[in-house]
Amino acid sequence: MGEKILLVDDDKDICEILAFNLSNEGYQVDYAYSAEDALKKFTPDYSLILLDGMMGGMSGYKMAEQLRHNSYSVPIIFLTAKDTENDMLTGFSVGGDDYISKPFSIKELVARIKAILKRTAGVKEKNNRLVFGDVVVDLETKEVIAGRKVIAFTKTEFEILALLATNPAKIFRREDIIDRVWKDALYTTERTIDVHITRLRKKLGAYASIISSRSGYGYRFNIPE
Amino acid sequence: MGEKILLVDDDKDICEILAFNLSNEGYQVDYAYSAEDALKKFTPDYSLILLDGMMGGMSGYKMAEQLRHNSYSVPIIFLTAKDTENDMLTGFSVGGDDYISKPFSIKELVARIKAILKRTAGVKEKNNRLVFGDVVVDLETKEVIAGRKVIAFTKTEFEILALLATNPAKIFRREDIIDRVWKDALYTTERTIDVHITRLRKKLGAYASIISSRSGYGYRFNIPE
DNA sequence: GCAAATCGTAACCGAATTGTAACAATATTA
DNA sequence: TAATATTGTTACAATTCGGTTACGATTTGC
Repeated sequence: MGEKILLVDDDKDICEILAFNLSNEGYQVDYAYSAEDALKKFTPDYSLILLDGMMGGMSGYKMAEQLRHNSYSVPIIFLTAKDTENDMLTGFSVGGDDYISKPFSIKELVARIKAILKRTAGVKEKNNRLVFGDVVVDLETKEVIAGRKVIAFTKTEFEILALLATNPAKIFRREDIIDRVWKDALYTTERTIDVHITRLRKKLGAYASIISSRSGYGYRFNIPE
Repeated sequence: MGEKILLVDDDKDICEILAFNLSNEGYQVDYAYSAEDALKKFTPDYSLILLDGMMGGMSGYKMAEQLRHNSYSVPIIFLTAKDTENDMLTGFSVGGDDYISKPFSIKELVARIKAILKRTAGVKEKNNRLVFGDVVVDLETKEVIAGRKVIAFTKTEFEILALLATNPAKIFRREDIIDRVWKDALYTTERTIDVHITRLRKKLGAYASIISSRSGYGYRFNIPE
């Protein structure tokens, strides 16, 4: 259930070696041998892209530019044979997050991957998606995806979950939740929240524990792991 | 006024050169010549720390460890003269975000700083957190972390502890504690406080001594060390 | 307009939390 | 050191709190 990584390099040997090693680290790795192919394969649930800067056809830099242009903020680490300062600066200027020149050690690569994933876990993306491991709260489409499956929440349910998720770990008093979800209204019992939480948890199934209660205080959204 | 960067290096020349260049890039740069000094200067509103790994006195790695241990998540870029894989892995393993070996180009450094700040923008450190060495009292999540572990306090327990911790070393009479924790209430025996203190200490385990009593006066929160 | 989905509330139960009393241990004072 | 005051601990009963179910009201979609 590790995070998904998309590996893009026209050198098939490198793809296989990296795929093997990263799988051993617990990542779920898919790969593409060209930028064109990678763009087709890419979906927003990838946590990271390992990208060769120089490839036949569309370059990795071009591909990164395109992704950013489409407002995808998926982290990108450039892997490249060239080691000139200009190449590196190109990598960062098209929105790359890191730049490693070949040959590099697997250990270094893994360390850098971890460092970046640590930062991007649970961070709000440009396209209004809150990502917490297997649980994705999309504020735009008002959808929640938990373990690949879309969960059909009703409006109030979603509003409550979204409120909690935008401030993970913070404890919301029932009072606060009522104020912010029922903006207008005034006479809603605090018990009402409990009921909605129950319904949320039921629909969340195996992920129910992502919402926990603190006796005397209220409810909170737990950052997984 | 750009983001605040804390620069830590025992080489004064490097400090000045970097400070000059980063200021030109629009950052607000403060610097320290030792880890000890840096820990004193650090406040949660710094957006980034540039940290020399090897320094006289406490090492940069040790300092990073300490910050993370106190649950500060400020991004850290290690700058270091050594270029061995082990050093780099140490840097990442203590919670570093990037690792650059000297000599490096200012342009590369700036590119890496920007890449990291892009990721961490808007995830500013929460400031309603009281840190006392190994003991962290988080007023937002109502959690206490003592030596890496989260302690599950009940509401009244937490309220008492938080009250004491917001005025460390100050002695609170039982009467005061009752007034401020039981805002409304009226008939609570002073013995009740004792019982709650006992429960607090039991849960604090090895850190129980952080709360001490002054016979005849009341209780206080001790600043460790 | 009708049927289905959604919502809010009341009522219940079990579990967690809480306050108190009784007593033991420790500190303070003379 | 003895007498006294203060603090620590335990057990238990009262209370509060959270989860759940059921049900009527309201909204939504067709």
